[in-house]
Amino acid sequence: MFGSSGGSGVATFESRGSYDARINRILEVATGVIARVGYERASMRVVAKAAGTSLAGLYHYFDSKEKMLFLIQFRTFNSLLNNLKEKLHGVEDPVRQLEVMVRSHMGYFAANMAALKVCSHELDSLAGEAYEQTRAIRREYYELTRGIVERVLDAAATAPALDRHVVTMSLFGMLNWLYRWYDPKRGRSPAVVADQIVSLFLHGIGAAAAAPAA
Amino acid sequence: MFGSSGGSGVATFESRGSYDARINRILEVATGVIARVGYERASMRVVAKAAGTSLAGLYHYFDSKEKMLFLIQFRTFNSLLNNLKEKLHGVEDPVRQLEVMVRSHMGYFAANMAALKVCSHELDSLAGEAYEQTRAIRREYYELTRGIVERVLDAAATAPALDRHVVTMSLFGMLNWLYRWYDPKRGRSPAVVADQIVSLFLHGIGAAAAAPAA
DNA sequence: TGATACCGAACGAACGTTCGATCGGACAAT
DNA sequence: ATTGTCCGATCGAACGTTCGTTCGGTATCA
Repeated sequence: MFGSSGGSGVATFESRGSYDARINRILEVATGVIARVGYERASMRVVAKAAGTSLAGLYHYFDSKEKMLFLIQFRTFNSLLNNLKEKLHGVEDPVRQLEVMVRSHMGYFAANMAALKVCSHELDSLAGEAYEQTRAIRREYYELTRGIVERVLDAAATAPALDRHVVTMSLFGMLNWLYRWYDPKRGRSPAVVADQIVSLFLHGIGAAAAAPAA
Repeated sequence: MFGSSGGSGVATFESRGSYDARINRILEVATGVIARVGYERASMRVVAKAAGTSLAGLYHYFDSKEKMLFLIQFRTFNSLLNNLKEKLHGVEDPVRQLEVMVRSHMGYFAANMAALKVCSHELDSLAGEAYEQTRAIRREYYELTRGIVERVLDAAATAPALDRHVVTMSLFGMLNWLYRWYDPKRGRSPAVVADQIVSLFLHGIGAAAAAPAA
């Protein structure tokens, strides 16, 4: 689906051969532009200029602007998911799994802020087949996380019956909103923020239980 | 800043006179269109058609498309903020204030989903003066909420030192992400979801404390 | 008589996309 | 070693569409 380098033989996913190196570079630049001004405002002319290509030259690598966005999102979600699966390997305790999930997500976010912003903010900019395909990966990421949340929830003597979907989505809300306010260069390090989110999610703000008012 | 109805005398903020009634209706329709397809894709022609006006007729009410978006956001943030201030009146206990804040936000969200979606998703579509003005109201809403969070935090014997900004933004993350997944017609009622978010924020998922792995 | 509400038609700009041509290296035939 | 041929990579220029906005005009009503 991805490869087909120039030259003779096999081409790995990574930038082997000049074709893959070039398309990776263009996607990287395009990701930055889209993250900065949004998908609709990111014209192909601006992307071309930023990537050091001509306008028509872009269409040698993508059928259309939408396919370009699709590639960005698909690759990013794929990396995110595989990254999580890998780090989850061998971790059994549900609470530990949750820690791994949040830290992994946060780490990927800090290292690829533009890409994750595009993935969080530009979800509905795809349609049809492209939309369905990214949706499928997102779903997988969601199910994986939800499983962890459920196991933590089951192991805990949680007083109020929390809706698992609400809880999982609240966790994603905290994580997916990061791109709106978090700046790794200002404020705390990604690792610290990740730990704080884990702590908040597990134990809350730590308030005394509230009884109904008189 | 808003009023200036036709006719002779005063005009309240609400739809007194046919001018205010008309502009309110148009803004309402425009909000729906923008929420559905996004600001950039929402052409003035489509908004005009949906509002039962001609394209040129829209410009009798707005200087530009951007001003239209500004009005939508400014009014919505204003209502949201005033609504919260009002409901907070007379409530002293920090934990109670937090409950009021989340329930108030959730209630407003459920009653005005399109408007809040536009406010959450289209934050960067404004520029210059219009952007600064909406930013100022958002800041006020943030400060109000952060004050509550800090008071709850101070009153609690919270084990890990939580960063107040991180915690407040995580709360906003949960709330502002709602438009991505929550459907009042499916799943639990707004009141129940609000209570679950409050519970999650105050006490977390309710897990046993995790010690460092061996 | 004049202001308000509204409209059809057009303008200029920007957009995504396409087309035809050129350049340069790989490779088989001479 | 030279030639001829092909193909991937790249480009300038253009096409058709859609966009936000403007302009001149027409009803309506105080």
